[in-house]
Amino acid sequence: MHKTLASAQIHVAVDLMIVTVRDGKMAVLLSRRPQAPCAGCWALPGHLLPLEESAETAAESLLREMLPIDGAYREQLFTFTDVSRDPRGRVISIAYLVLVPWQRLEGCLTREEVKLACFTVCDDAKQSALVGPETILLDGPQLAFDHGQIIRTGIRRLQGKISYTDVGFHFLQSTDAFSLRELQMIFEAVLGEEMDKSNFRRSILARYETTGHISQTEDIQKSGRGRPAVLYRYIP
Amino acid sequence: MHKTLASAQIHVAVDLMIVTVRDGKMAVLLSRRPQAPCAGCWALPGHLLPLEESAETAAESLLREMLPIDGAYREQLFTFTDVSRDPRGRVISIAYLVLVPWQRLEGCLTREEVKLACFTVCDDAKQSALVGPETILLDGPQLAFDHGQIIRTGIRRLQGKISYTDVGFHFLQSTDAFSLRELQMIFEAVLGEEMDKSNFRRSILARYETTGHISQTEDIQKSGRGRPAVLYRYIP
DNA sequence: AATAATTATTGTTAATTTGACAATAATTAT
DNA sequence: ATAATTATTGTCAAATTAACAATAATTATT
Repeated sequence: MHKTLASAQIHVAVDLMIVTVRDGKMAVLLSRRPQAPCAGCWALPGHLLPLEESAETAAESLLREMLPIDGAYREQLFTFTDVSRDPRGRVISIAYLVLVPWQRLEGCLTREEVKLACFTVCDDAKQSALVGPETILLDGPQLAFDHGQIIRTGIRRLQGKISYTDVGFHFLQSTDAFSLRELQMIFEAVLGEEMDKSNFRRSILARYETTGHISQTEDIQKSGRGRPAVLYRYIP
Repeated sequence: MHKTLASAQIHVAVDLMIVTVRDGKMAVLLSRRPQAPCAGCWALPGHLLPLEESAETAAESLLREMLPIDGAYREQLFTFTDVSRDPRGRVISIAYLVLVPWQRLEGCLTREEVKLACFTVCDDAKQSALVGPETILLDGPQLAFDHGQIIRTGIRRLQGKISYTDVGFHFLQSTDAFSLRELQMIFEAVLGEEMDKSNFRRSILARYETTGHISQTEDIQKSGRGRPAVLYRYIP
């Protein structure tokens, strides 16, 4: 057992699963652990819950400390409490799901390159895996603690919620100017399946435009081949 | 600050929201707190998480210790971590949702009458309230700690899941012999709205009978006026 | 015994939603 | 100019939903 933790009490950690959509795939932010336990393994960012902070604010400040990002969508994911999930002693983890547009995350990663790496989540025949510079199985030994289980839980949560909530919108680079194609690529990345363009447009507009949560802007998309797309604005 | 808790650490509690459906209404199991803090208030059953148990098994053994009920459906609800949720010090609560058929709960309550009371959840113009011998508002001072918030979270969880999962079946007196009307009354109690008999039957059978999760039994309902109902069996 | 009342079950029909595709429009690349 | 590309609109049958109506099997009442 590790020396830095008192052994006769339960320690509470807050871990973040920071998710983005890059290149048509979900991606999770991980950092390589420099020391034992699990030295060299990839881990979700986290730290012990301060005595005078709620998990909610602790997650918020941990996020701010890691990335200069404000107002990212965040929700409590699950609390992991297996007795032997941490070899140092009894540590439970309150995991939070954080959604960040790739374009905002991208800039941050180059600055702390050494500690951060970003991997793509694939849905490889029900066996989710992380690939990047290396390939890492979610239930393999290269992920620290039970972080593979946390990630799987987060993926399921996102997949379950994207069709009937607005979580997908939080991956948009700008909620003030996005194309329906951009939103569709987010849905496809999260669900891991292609969707019909026409039907997707219809269901999104039926759900959000008629209720006033989405409206067309004057602008159209500049770059790219083909007919330029109308840009929309999302109003929560 | 209370003396029984060390002040320089975070304590972890496991609380149970034991829900049933009685008389067409949801009901939550509460016990009156005998001592401070919140003496005399109604509270969800709970205790501190033992060092050597996961929250999952702690919830299970706490349940068994309170009620002689085996195999009740249970899921982690949410972890409540507000800094000042407990006046004794820093206590976070991992709340679990437990679903029990009223007929099984009924017998247990008489035996520990002093400590347990069962209240009905009403949906009174968006202001949920508990009524029974007394009337208690969910956000009033008669509920201990943040237990009103926990209950509200549990109600929302149930309402959100009942239409697309099988949680409703766990309120059935017997999953081996139930009528569709009995199941419908559970749905109506959880959702707080009446449903069309014919359409309810159709949607349930379409979802569960065609997939083999529900099948007709040879039996029919004995008691009651009117045409006796066919009894079904639920196979998870 | 006959009739009413009650509850379960089945049936009907229009409206809406969904799924799969085709057609058209506006742009860039050749 | 023409092809290729992408966005947008349109179509149409199938499936689902919502709101009711009708029938069936039982108990309660006269």
